[in-house]
Amino acid sequence: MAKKQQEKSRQTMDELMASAVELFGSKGFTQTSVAEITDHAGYAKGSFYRHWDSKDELFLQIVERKLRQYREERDPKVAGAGNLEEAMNIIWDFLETIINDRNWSSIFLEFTIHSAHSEILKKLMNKSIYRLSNQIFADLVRDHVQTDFPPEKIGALNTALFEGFLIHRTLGTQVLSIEDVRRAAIALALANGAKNG
Amino acid sequence: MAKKQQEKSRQTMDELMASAVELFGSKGFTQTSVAEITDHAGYAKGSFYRHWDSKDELFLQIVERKLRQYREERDPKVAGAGNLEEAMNIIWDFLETIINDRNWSSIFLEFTIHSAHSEILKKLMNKSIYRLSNQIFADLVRDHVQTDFPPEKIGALNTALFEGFLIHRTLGTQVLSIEDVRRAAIALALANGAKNG
DNA sequence: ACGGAAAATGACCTTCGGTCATTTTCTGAC
DNA sequence: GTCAGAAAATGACCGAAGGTCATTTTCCGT
Repeated sequence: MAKKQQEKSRQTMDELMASAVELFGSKGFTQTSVAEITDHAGYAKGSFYRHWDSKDELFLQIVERKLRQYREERDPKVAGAGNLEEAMNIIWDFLETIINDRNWSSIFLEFTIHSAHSEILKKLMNKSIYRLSNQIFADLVRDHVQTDFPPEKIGALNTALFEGFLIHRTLGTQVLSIEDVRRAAIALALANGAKNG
Repeated sequence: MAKKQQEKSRQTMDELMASAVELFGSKGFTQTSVAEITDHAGYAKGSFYRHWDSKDELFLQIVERKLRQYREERDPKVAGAGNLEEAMNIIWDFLETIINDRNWSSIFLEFTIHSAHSEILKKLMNKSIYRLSNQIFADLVRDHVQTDFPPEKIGALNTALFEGFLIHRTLGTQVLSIEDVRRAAIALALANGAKNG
């Protein structure tokens, strides 16, 4: 069998990925070089490019994996929500866990803006596996929307407010707390999506 | 007099700045190299660094100038607002003009995230001359807030929603129109800052 | 034990922001 | 007009970055 070689390759990828997760998590995407990732894992720089075509590609893979983990925890909880307000609160519990996961929220943000430089990356980043996407949120709140306001827009406004808050947070602006934003986001969702809103 | 040399230096700066404004406006901050800026203006690369210490510094100067221009148009109009809703509408007229000014809003956004990598830049970017700042908006709406909700937070939530929208726009997400966001931002401000909100 | 394939290596390429010794241009005194 | 010193402009150079690739090392089936 050639299984053992595949195994080896797979393990190398895992090691490089773990190294990258650690370095990205502490220094961010741009500030972490490919050479650092490989050095830290005990490989030569060239080895990186046997497994990924670019630093971007590795990052996308990490994002995909992280978001999948997040969602596996989140979705069952949201499914139990009885109304829009409950659904929104559960979504924001989830957003808070992301914010508390080292500084990954800032790194997501950094990469999101970085991806604006490439049409290919932009398209990829609009896919829900790579984003805290409005589409995802739309699906989560859809059942609880009582007006004809599009659930997609409720999701998108929520994401916008959240990501705008990330910018404030990244810059170290102290004016808003996450509770402020949560309250605002929920108020906004209810105003648009609840009866008597 | 040594006036003529100062004049020359000033003109060189103007030419380099005009070149930079054009290139940043069409390609963004990161994608525009210093060499391109100088080449396009007919100078050598080294000349750039006689006038600015870094590409960042030039960009800050451009931002400062642009924001000053915007504000000169905006502030007199907002001063005439009779209530919170009118003030918010005038603010959003202004935000729309920024959005319609080539792709500068995206470039502001890009540089904002870029500045997260430097403590010095972060501090600078929290100054209102470099930001579509919450402080500024707070001052603009302060007189019209009828509740004890802090005007700073009204301003910050507005900025967050706006900048979150910029991210959507930069990625090419089509879900939200600027009218959607304007309506949401005004609804949010009124909910927090108007009586019976 | 051997040969082919897969994995790993690191020197090398280009690009970029930034530096600096050198050259060119300007100005004011004589 | 000339000349010296100052200011402006130059471009070769540096180090770090992402990415490439010919070469070497390791692995595996025969």
